[in-house]
Amino acid sequence: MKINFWLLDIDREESEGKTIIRLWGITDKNERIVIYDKTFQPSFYLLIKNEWISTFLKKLEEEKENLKIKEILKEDKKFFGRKIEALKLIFNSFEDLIKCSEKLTNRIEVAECLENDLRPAFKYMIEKNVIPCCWHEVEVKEIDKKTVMVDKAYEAVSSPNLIEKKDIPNLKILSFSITCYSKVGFPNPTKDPIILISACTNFNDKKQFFVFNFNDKEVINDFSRFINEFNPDIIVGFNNNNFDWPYLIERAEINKIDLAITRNGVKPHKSLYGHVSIAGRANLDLLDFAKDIPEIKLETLEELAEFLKIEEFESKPLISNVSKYVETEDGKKLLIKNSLINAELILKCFKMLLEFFIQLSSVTGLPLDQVIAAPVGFRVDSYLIRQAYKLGELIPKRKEQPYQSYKGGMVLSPKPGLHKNIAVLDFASMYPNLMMLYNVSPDTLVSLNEPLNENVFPIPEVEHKFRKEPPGLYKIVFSNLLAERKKINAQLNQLSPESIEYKLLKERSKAIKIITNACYGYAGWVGARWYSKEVAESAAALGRKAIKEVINIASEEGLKVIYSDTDSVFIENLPEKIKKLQEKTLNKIGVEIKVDKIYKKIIFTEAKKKYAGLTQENTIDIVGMEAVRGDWANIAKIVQRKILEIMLIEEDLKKALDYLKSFIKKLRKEKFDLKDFILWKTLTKPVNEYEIKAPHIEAAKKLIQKGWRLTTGDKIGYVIIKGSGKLYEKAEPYELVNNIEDIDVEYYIFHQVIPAASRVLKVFGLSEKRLIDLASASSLIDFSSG
DNA sequence: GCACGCCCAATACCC
DNA sequence: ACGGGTATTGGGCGTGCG
Repeated sequence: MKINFWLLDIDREESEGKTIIRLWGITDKNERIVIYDKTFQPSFYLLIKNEWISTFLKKLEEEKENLKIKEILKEDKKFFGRKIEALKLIFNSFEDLIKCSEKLTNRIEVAECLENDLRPAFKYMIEKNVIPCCWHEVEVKEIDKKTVMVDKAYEAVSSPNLIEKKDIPNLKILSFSITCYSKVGFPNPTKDPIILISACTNFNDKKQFFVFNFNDKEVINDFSRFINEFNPDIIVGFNNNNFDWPYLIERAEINKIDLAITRNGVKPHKSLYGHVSIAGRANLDLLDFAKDIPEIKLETLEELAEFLKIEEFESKPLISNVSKYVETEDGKKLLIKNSLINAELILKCFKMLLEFFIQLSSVTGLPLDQVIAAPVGFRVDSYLIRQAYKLGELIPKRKEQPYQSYKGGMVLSPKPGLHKNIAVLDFASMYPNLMMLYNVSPDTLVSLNEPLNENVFPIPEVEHKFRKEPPGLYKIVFSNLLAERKKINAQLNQLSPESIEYKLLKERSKAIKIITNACYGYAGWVGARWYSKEVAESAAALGRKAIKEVINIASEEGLKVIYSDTDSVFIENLPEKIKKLQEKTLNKIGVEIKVDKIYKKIIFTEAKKKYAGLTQENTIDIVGMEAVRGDWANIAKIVQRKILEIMLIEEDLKKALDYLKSFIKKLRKEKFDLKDFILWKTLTKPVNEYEIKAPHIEAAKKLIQKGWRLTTGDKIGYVIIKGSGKLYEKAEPYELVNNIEDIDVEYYIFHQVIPAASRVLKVFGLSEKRLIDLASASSLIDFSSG
């Protein structure tokens, strides 16, 4: 029989010396299914050194049985664009493959083992062109599903075929959040129980499991039972990969509970990219997504909801100490309520992101749960592997290699001051376009000692050259990516923006853009399979040449350049001249430069990468300045924003100064909220590895002492409290501050508010020293009069 | 003894 | 665990001054 299914998850099992691929999906009849594909043959490639090439095959045939090789084939492949003959070794199981490749890797006849580093489920998808989050048709026969939590189980008769069906099945989604109890500090799963779990589903369930007698056995059991009853396709949480699941798993172990919530009836396990994998379902962590969004600074669920513009979500009070709340009935009620708000909010956020996640998965070819957890570099890796395979290329290995830096984009010093009517022009996808034009790719790179001729592109400034033909991997990949986006944009014009097709295509376009823009950085990343310093360096050099050319053309046209950064120029908004500049640029460079934005007014300081502009819609863009930085106190950001607003709209210096003065006065007099003073900094390594003393590190140490478990990537929120000595001695984690009176307001005035205000005001001739004098004087006046 | 300049580590941002 | 370019802060240290 034939069935159509949408691929949700894929993994493998080893059974009787054979690797069997398991495809977990949903059919067009809305059934949850698993398909076992026993037709997959694990394989890897051997490249033989030239001198052994004629004799090695025979030798290997003799050892075939011993090495558990099922079959040996000669194949014509390509490796970095060069035609090459490779031996394909085929096995029954992946285990056999690994053992054999380990034995052969160091043989003198062997130049290289390839593709033995690709995981079977992944290799299967590549070979069979099976794509996650897409529909496939497959010939199957039904088998006993045993205890597997699906509607039906099948064995594949032949391999699945991708079909042109674009919709998404009716997925069952479960969101959840756990609350743990600890008497002091951060909960520790070896001793502190889970007291509360909330779960919501897109079928309108709102379930809560709790006990306040600190025996969490029942809570975990009930939750686990509920998961299996509802049988979700997707489980989603916030920080569930690093908190909820590890905690649940450890508590389950301590309570001797079998946390059998995967579709094949075992417990979740840590997988690739450090995420928690739940076989047959997709376990997703919204924190992974939040970390990819630069606008999201603190990486909290609330911030994510705000970013997604989720309206009227109930805000909950800051609960820093659960133990206090369990003491009273009201406290318990509040905990229960908050927990549900969390689970609901997670579900709401997820519903807005589902289509994007699905497209990211199908574009990159990584399973849904993996793609969300995977760093950008591995998403690109996966995409390139698929494309390279289609071209008959062998997949290079990730190699340990030394890091080499190279020269990047060009940044011009801005002309400080307030400018009016300024246009911002930038190249559309500069690096991808230049790399396509000059066929910049690892497989087209010409070696240094080869002479320059008409068949190669020389790259300015750097010594590299690239063959004009045939198109290299990056050129092919970029052409495909740009072509597909173009096609999508055309399709979008034909669709109603309210339709699901529109939403899906829009999100696909976004996913493609992300991959396109990541490729240049990927090429310069030592961890990349297709790493090439020469490629990245050449792209950067071409970029510098292109933008320099634009600047030249601007001066030819008599357009004053105010500022430029990498692929953009800020110039006077003179439409006729700009049009000319665009034409000349396209002619000379071959890449289009577009008017991205027009500012009615724009303020530049002396510094690069910092400015604030008044848009035509009368909104204010702030770039790089303190007001958009996560590591400045709210009070400083508020003041800077307001002063920018006054100077951009009214250009009233006196008003700005008066505002500053009154704000400082208010700061000294009134009670502000603790959160307005918090300074946030990220730990970039474990606390004990820091060799220096710094405020956020000292604050982190205090938290650790109180039982917090802090790791790399955690955000430390601290405030500066009154006292003497070094700043780091006055840094206190905000969680440990009980009295707002302890805040050292004077520090904030002189080290936060004034510097932030001064950044703007000094452009208008007000020195920081004057502001400091002003604040000091007003302090004296207030002191003497009050 | 300390103000000052200088260098460095650390961090966050821009494109 | 995608790149380089850049600004900025606070710690630490040496220097020169009084």
